[in-house]
Amino acid sequence: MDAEGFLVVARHASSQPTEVELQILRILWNDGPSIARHIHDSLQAFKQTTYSTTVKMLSVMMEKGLLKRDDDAKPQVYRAAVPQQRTQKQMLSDLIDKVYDGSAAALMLHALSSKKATTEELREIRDMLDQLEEGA
Amino acid sequence: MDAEGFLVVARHASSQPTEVELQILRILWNDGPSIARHIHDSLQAFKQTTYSTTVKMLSVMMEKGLLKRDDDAKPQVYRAAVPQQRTQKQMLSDLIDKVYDGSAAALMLHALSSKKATTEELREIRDMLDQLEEGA
DNA sequence: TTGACGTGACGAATTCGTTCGCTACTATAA
DNA sequence: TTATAGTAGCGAACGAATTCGTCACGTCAA
Repeated sequence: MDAEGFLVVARHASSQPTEVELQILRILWNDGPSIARHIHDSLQAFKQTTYSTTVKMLSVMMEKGLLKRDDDAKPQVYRAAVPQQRTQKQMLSDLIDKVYDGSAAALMLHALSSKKATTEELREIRDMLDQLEEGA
Repeated sequence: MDAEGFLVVARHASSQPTEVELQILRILWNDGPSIARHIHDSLQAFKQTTYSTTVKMLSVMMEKGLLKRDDDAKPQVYRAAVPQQRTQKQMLSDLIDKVYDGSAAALMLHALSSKKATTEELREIRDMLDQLEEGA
């Protein structure tokens, strides 16, 4: 599993979505299936590129299998072909291997020490911990 | 801080270390300051490239400020110019923003549900949680 | 039908990361 | 000194991601 993980990264083939591809996926995950115009407009919050560029990226993502398209709809409708959770876990797993030498615990300690977790969220995490230790 | 963060990403300038750069940094973090030959040999575990390629990447990383070099030593000695923890946290923070919409808690839940954490590590995390909640 | 506009397909150009060939410098052995 | 091997510098080339200009195809209104 580790070996294969490295191969994927090394070959740079059909691997993780790139920066902008991820932005587009996030738009589709949040807003649901959308037409090119909507995707482009939403993207403007992060990148100032032309509509043409956005459409090109959509077609590239189609080739990569990251998106599906409904051609029957008048303005074609794009939707994510990959589920959000699976993509997130995949990218997280990559980071753990590449940056934290495979230690999820080391990553979590850093994540905990970041300013971003609220008290509310800390409780969620504690609940999750409890469930895990019960199971084990 | 957020605004600047986006700029860095958008400009693609002096941002995160790339795939191979990270491998090289890991070698230096683990083994300490090293000569080009050692770095190259260690790199062979992951990539089969020529010595020339390795040296080129070292020079690129020098330009980016990722490495320092001791020119007095006979075979020059390279060392990481960026601390491991800071780099890890930076890349983690990026992932949280890009993939988890800024929610460290969401990332934690995924990391927890991954098979990688041992009972031992779970205790560490719980301790960390305790300390955090005391502080707050 | 004709014109204007929204949509999207295609290919060229650019940038960045990566790779390597070739050259130069240094030190050591013969 | 001369040959040999290890080390580093430089520039070109290649591929992937990104960008945009341009063309083609619809639809809708006059």
